[in-house]
Amino acid sequence: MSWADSVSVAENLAGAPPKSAYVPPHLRNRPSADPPAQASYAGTAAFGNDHGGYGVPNVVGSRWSGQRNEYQSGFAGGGGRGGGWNSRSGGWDRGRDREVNPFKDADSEVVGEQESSAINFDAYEDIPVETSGENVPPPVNTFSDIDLGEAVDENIRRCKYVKPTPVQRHTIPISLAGRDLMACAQTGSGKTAAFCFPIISGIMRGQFPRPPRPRMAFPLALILSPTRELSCQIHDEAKKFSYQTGVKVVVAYGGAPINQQLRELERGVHILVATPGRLVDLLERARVSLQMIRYLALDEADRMLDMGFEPQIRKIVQQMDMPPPGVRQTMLFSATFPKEIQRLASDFLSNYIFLAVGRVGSSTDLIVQRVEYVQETDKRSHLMDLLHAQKENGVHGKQALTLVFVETKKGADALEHWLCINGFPATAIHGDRTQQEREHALRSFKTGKAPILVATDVAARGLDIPHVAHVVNFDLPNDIDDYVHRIGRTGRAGKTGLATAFFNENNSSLARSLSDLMQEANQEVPAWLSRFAARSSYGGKNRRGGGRFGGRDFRRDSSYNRGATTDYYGGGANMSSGYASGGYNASYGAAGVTSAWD
DNA sequence: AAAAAAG
Repeated sequence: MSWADSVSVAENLAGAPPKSAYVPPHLRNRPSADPPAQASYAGTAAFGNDHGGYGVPNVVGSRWSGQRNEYQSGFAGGGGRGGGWNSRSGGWDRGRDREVNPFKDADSEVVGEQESSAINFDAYEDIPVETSGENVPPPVNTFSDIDLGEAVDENIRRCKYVKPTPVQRHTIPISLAGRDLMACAQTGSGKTAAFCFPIISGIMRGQFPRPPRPRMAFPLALILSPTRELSCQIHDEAKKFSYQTGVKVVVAYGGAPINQQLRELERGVHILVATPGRLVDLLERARVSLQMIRYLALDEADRMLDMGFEPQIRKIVQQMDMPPPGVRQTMLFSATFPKEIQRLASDFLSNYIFLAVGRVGSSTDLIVQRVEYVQETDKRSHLMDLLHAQKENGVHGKQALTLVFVETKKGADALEHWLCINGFPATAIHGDRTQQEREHALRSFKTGKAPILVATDVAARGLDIPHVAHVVNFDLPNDIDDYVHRIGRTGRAGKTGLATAFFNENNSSLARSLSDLMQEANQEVPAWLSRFAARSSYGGKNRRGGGRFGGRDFRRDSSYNRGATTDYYGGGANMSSGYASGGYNASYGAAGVTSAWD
């Protein structure tokens, strides 16, 4: 029995309240006399007075704020639905009302040791971090430096998180201070926890008015992500972080029956994790209202704001009933953040802090990148060679998990089929497959049943698949940022990984940015690639500045911040880890607490 | 031009 299991058994024996006495969720597992803070809902007044433009804000505030009932207990007890411990079928119908313990890892048959979630912290030690913005709260060094509350602390222990990762060290204090944030940080570096912990803790501590309408869900926090699988993954993690806190997390995404999601929503939700399409659907059906949103997080924010998604995101964030920036707290995350996207994103933010955490692998070479010149017609046999070699080098002749990216959905189907008939157990994932097929593919890959996964860009971002040893860019993407996201599927949690790219004339537009990127990451750049790069060097569009980071604060650009050209760090930038901190100049008066790395 | 996201 694992440690987590024994904990859960002990809790089930000792920790659960007696079934006869109802205990509101936010009071469970707390010392009995713990009067909720008198904080009340200061934001409510501001809603109506300062931002009269949206919705029916004061209805919420004035009608409910005087009542003893707060939001959370209203959910579980008074709502009349989904009720407390005894509301259903005589009270011993567990499963429903008893919270499933998310720590008895359902995926424990995954290839490899129990260590799968452990993070190699040594790999993070010398990662550079850069912040800019006014009055940046200083980072913390340990979880005990931050007061997230006992229940969340307990979940941190259950997750076996020993110390915060760089992105957590910086993000958590910023978020607890109520500040908006734009953060460049690779997923797999603990980003989800970085925004979930403060949200959960904030919801537990705050007092919120009761939801005004029974059949409509009024989440307090919204987390948006660009793919269904990523939303699921965030949901699973958030469930762990909120275990036994009374904070309810619900996920909503397309391709799955909506009815079950509707039922979940009706039973109450504090944190809603969703993909944009399904959320818009729910909003149009008036089954979800955003008027009580206090926290908004966009994961893979640069994708969420690119051409395909932007209208939907604007609709959700700006054209429904969500409180405006300054009233809600907004946090944007991505491994890459192009300037144009930053400009768009700043519409959603208020006096935000920009945070850039250096790429994992930039200094420690966690991901070995190789580029090989392969003609279109030779790609398949070349891939075959790689897979054969890999199998022979592997332990017990087992195929290491290999993720193969292709450009098109058709191409994914074709390559999967070809690999299978040639004796390689492969599966494929892309947006034309049913959600069932997608989830099945991901599962057989994770468990090693099909150790080769052929994927389109649906799998490029955010997915945390432990033990991916090799990412093959069978077809290179056109955008270097997509390349960065793809290779980020390996070398995760501080482990090493290999990324191989097949390059030919069709990719010449990427030559320059690819060779620059590899150079920055101390990778060996083949001479022929440098020649390609030199030939097509006029392309400014695909070039990126910033070196070790996925982006830098566009507010520090002279074109944005005129007059600041002589003061490069005029935005109040702080460099840590000993990089170039000489330029630091607090032009915002109190701007900036130097964020010392160690 | 392709991919994702609603049904």
